Amino acid sequence: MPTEEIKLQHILTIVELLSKGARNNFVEVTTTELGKRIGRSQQAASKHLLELETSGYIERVKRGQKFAVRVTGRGFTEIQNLSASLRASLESSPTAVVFEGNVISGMGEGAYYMSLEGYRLQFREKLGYEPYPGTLNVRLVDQLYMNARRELGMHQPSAFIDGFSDGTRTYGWVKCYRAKINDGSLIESAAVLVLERTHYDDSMLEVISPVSIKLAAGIKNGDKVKVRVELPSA
Amino acid sequence: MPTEEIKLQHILTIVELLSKGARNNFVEVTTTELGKRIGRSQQAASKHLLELETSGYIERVKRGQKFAVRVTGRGFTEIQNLSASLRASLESSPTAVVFEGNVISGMGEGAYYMSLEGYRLQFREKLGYEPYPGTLNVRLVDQLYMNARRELGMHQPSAFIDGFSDGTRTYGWVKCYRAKINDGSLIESAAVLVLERTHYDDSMLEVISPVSIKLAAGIKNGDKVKVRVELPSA
DNA sequence: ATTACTAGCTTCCGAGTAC
DNA sequence: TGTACTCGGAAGCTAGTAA
Repeated sequence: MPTEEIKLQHILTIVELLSKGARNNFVEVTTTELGKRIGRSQQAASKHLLELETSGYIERVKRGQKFAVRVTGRGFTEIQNLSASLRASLESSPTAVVFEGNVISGMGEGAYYMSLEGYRLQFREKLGYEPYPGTLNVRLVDQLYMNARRELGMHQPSAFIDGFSDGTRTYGWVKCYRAKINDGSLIESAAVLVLERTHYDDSMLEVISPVSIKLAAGIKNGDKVKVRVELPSA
Repeated sequence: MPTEEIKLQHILTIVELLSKGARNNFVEVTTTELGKRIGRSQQAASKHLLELETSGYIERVKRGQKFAVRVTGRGFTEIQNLSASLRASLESSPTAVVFEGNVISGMGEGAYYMSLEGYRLQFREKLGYEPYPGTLNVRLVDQLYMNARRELGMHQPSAFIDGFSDGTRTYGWVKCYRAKINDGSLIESAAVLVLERTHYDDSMLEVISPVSIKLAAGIKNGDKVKVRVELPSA
């Protein structure tokens, strides 16, 4: 009984066989069709089957001109193991992303928009509070954080604030992500904002909270802060 | 944004990165260590990272001499898809294995053993009945079924009959698998036996039932029968 | 219609090494 | 220490084709 590891290239082939029900019963398969399904040539499929057979991952029995194929227990276990390790790695994903940056004096712009009634009412309803008028602006200190910042909006937000129109102009949506400032002990219910139409680039993080973060956490402009954004789902 | 498919060889690399937590945050990784973990050389790991980066599956930021690496949403999705298709193929496994063969006249041997008290009492307790004295012997008609027969004992049996000793000699265990004869309408509670010490080869199937299968199903020697063995778990 | 051999091309990998 | 280049060999694939 050969003991060699299964080859990566063979995975798709076994998966295809299993999908055809070739686990406990023999199933007739042609190499042409198999090749098509795995995106390879007929010859490649033929080679796969040969190698899988000599390695003990499948069994074949000649049926006329074709073959009937069955995945052995060994082959099945191999795919199970691989599947398990994929799942494990997917589920080991951390549920938070951490940023570091320096507090800078906000231009007051973000604060102005967030205080509009169209936003304020939604904040109250969806976050449970009206933000302190004055967002905390954090300038990220490393390219690394800016890259992470860029993909932040891809994640499921903890609250989604709809855009609206006041008759004169329209205002974009806002995604809110629950966040902790520094060790999280001084500020409750902070949230990082991702705006549909932002006036900043990826190097900036805007944080809101029911109270003034600077006062409550004793932070002043130029101080370095950690912002830990919690991601609800993967 | 490149649209090429992910390469099979890169899967292990991404999985390793994910296991290191490189989903939402950047993680420092050296190519030497990465190579070791995926069973490849440092150079191979380096190439993987380069290719994964240009394909948009990961992001890297130089941190001194090393790199900090993060798996992008694109890379994550790719592994998710693969994982999903693996799972799907594993779960699509049929729950029964079907045999075809001809009924032959039993030599009475199997029937004799099964009627021993050491077996009979266990059958009553674990199957709920005492088998009709006389097992149905089915000679499999195709290599295909014999191969499947060989691995039958690997599966979880619906009942396990312990071996025993009568002071003179010892008797081996018996694994029972719930089975249906032909369309299953005439025979209830049939079971296929896998014996620790069988006197047949893989071309024979021994079936028991509370009543005489031949009489109840109107089968005579030489008739072709289908035996469908139900597998409780995968 | 099948499977699978051969030849040739491409890709992948490891060793050596530059930086 | 690091990364990643070049180069030679191994492995994988395709096309053509035999059986």
